Amino acid sequence: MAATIKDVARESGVSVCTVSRVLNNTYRNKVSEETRQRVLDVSKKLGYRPSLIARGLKGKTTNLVGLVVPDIAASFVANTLMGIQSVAEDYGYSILVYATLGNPQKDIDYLRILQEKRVDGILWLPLNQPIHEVFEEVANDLHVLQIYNHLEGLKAPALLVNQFKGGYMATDYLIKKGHQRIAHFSAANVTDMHGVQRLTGYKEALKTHNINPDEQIIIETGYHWDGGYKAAERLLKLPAKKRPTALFASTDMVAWGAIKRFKQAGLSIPDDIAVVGYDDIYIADKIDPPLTTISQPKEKLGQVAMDIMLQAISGEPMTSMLFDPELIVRCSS
Amino acid sequence: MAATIKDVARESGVSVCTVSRVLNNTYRNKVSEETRQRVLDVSKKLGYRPSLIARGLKGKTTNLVGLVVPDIAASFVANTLMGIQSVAEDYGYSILVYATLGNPQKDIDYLRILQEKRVDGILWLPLNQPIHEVFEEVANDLHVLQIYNHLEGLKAPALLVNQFKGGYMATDYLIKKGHQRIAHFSAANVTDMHGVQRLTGYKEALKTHNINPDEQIIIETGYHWDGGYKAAERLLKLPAKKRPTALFASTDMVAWGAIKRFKQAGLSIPDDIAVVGYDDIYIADKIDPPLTTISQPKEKLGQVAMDIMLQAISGEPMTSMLFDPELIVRCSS
DNA sequence: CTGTTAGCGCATTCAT
DNA sequence: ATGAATGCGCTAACAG
Repeated sequence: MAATIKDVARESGVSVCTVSRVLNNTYRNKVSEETRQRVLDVSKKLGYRPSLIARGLKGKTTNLVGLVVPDIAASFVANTLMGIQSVAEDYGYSILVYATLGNPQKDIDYLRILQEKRVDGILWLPLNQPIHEVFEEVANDLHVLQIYNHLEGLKAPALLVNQFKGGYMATDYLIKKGHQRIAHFSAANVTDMHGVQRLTGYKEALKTHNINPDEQIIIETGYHWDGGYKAAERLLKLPAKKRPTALFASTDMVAWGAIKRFKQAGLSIPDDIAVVGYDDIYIADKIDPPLTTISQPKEKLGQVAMDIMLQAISGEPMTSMLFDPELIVRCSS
Repeated sequence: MAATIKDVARESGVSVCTVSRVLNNTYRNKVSEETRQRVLDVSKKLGYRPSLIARGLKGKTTNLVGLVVPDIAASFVANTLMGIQSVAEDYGYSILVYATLGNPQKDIDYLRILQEKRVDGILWLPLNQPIHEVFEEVANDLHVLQIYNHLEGLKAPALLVNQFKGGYMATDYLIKKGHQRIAHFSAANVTDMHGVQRLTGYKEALKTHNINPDEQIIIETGYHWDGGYKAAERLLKLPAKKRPTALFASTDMVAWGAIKRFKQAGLSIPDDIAVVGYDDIYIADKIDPPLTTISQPKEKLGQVAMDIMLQAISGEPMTSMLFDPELIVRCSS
């Protein structure tokens, strides 16, 4: 189908080798200008494109990096991917994307496939699931960098955002604003450790300021809007003196759901109850009131991840890294 | 680094060929059970993984499909990618993802690279930009399927969603609700034809019902929240009798911005002014009031796109297709 | 300045 | 039932 280097060689009456030299500019000026031009012309005429896969077979690297994540449509993942892409591009690298939908079997499958594809490295957003053996095998073969999460007991580098600190910052900020009763809507399920880390940060901040956490206003809500809405309802049923004056939600969506419910109950935000979210989703500033939240360096993390991967590929060791989240103060607090 | 088929062969004292047979189950039962087991064991012990790139070089297909889009973080793109991924996976295909950020030069670069990677096909979301020559060359070499948009004059199949119809449906719905003065916030820029098609649908619906479009309430706003907010302000300055009773916005975000401004002016939605958006972004039902909007089959389109691509790869011709959008009625209208 | 040769990892005739 | 030989497209020593 596609023209090969042989076709070009035959058509221009030179050897395959000369064609390769011309096209790759190896041994510059070691090919006569005349031959050079002829090869170039024929190559263009035939629409010749070198096969990167043949090159990959020959050489040591495929210029491919795999990305394995639970869900591409999760906005922070998409943003991270954009970051990865932007630096990958500069170095002639391409990204192979896989979504596991939280199914650990797929993590295994994809890691395997990527290995077979001979990618130069894998960026992996693991959930807290038992696939250590496979991982070890794969990581033994190529560079694997964990992002956002890391599996306990895996001696593999990870690029993380300090979720504990995020939880701490949000809570500490509210306390310093004068709040003493601060509720927390958590998403502390077992497969994603972020929620429990944020929760831990929350408790630590309370402790630092000598406030006893009250389990009555720490509610498991999951990640979604509805969870926040319903949990807010529970808060509203509390006797007045038990009611919190502030809320730290584990997710912007949860915060939003809660805000909605609070407003329906006639409460005003932030006067009656202050709210801080987490994630800085792209519509956080459009919520009414604009949401104070914790922001993670999404694109940045993607860029750095790819940078580190590139370095690893060129032989340097990979380093783990811990990013700090950032408090974005808006009007909801 | 990684073990090759040779290593396995040597280690298990058989020929490369036999290993290949065992691992691929070719000529079933033509290999003695004993040899078979030995090969399998050694293979596992060495952690052998066949190189798909060698296989790709040998064979005719690489099991790779490229995806070129302006922006992965755009939510409808991410959803489409999920659809693509889900079927690709079932057929052992992998997706190479590229974002052009609207830069036509990158469309060219990526198309080229993908060609060199010898992908089996490309799913391409083109903007309305002049890269026809390159496209023709690439498409001559492998399957290219346009999605969401199609370039004028390109004899290449496309999977589209009927934007005209979406605009028509939204407007027609509002008219049937009794509205006579319906504003439109458009995003009719030249690189993305969706906006103009929606606008055209809007005008056509008006015409069908014998309503003259009033350019005064057709405002170019772009895609973003701010555009809607500001345009709403212009509407509010209109003398009362000139003011529209309904708005069809080219984007949910624009609709949301407008709603915000209307509410600030003390108007109630939908009583004072009904609003219909476009896209059905995932938070459309969380807006206050929940937004009536036009929904596109995002994941579905991705799935079908990949299906068609797979068919094309297996030799059948590709067919264009036009999906219908759907009106989702919520409370804002 | 240019061509010959070999080899990357694998699947596939064709022999044995 | 198994092995030797070949070729996929390309690059890189090595010759000439």
